[in-house]
Amino acid sequence: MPIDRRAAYPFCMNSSRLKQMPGHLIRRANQISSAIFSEEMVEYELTAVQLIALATIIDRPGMDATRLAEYIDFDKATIGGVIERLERKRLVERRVSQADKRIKELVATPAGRALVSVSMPHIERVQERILQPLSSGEQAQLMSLLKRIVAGFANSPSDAK
Amino acid sequence: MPIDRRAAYPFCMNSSRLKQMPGHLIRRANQISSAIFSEEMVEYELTAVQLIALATIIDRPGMDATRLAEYIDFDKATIGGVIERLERKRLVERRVSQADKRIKELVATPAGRALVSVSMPHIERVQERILQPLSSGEQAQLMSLLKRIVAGFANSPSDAK
DNA sequence: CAAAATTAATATGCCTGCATATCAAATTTA
DNA sequence: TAAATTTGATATGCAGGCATATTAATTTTG
Repeated sequence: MPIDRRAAYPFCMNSSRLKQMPGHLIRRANQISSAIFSEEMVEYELTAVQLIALATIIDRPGMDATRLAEYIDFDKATIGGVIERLERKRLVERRVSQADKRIKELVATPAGRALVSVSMPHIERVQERILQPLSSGEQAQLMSLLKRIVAGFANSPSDAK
Repeated sequence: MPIDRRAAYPFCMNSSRLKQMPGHLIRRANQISSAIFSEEMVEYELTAVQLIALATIIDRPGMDATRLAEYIDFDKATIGGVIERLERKRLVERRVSQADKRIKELVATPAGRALVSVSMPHIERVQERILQPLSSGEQAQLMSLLKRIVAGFANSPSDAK
């Protein structure tokens, strides 16, 4: 194996090295994962972000937007738009809480529940397709490593959300 | 270990399962990686995307926007804005090619080269920090698995770019 | 050579992501 | 209890991400 002289000189950078860095690879993996999601969900017109928000609202009816954002790791400022789009499609409703009038409780409509239910097989397929270049052992390994990275930064200042 | 009954019923979904899926974990990893990048680069006001574009332009002076986008896996429609912002900061220049007047050749300014040069140690640190929850062997493993995922979809229809 | 197809850049529209600010409602505390 | 602080929702502004369309320059092809 030829010696990579650049390794000895960390300040000598070039674009091929940048392309091999975790930041870029993670960005690419995300790009691929989103593309597969859209392909698989094209008939339902639901983004990955909208789906996980909707599924969580179904799971935990009455949750408010701030709790939802925390739970699925969304930015507080982003969640509003996501919910607004789900509401516009009549998949969720927002109801002002009588106990605390700052809070709007989120509930899914029957159409929202139906949509998540029929899209589930597709969601499973998205995940299979993302990992498909790897053997089943490697898939488990990747998942475990990613989980540890994500867990490692939970609640850290570097995890903006 | 208790049996996860949900595994036997793939259509029974809930939000905790979605949160464990590769799509979500990759999205989270990307979120963390971007946050660390901004932290590390806060004094330079350069995004990860701008940096890799700039570094590539330095590496391959005279490249045009379409080639650049392909090389660093950007969407063709996104690259324009990224270059525009680099140009506004006087880090790159666009010059109409005399050989083919459709093409604008990209070159970095001295300021652009200087900026990449001084930010390199930070870029190295970003990558270390992302992988920091893992042992050095696991870091290598993760990188290799991610590379294979990314390579597995290169030029595939599922890789929008 | 002229019409057709391709290509590079750019624009628009929608969605996500995040920092920052505002406002009203609730809670804390002085 | 009144003032200060916190909290939830929302708005604005900017960046990236992508589909789709347009325009001008170039290449292909009939």
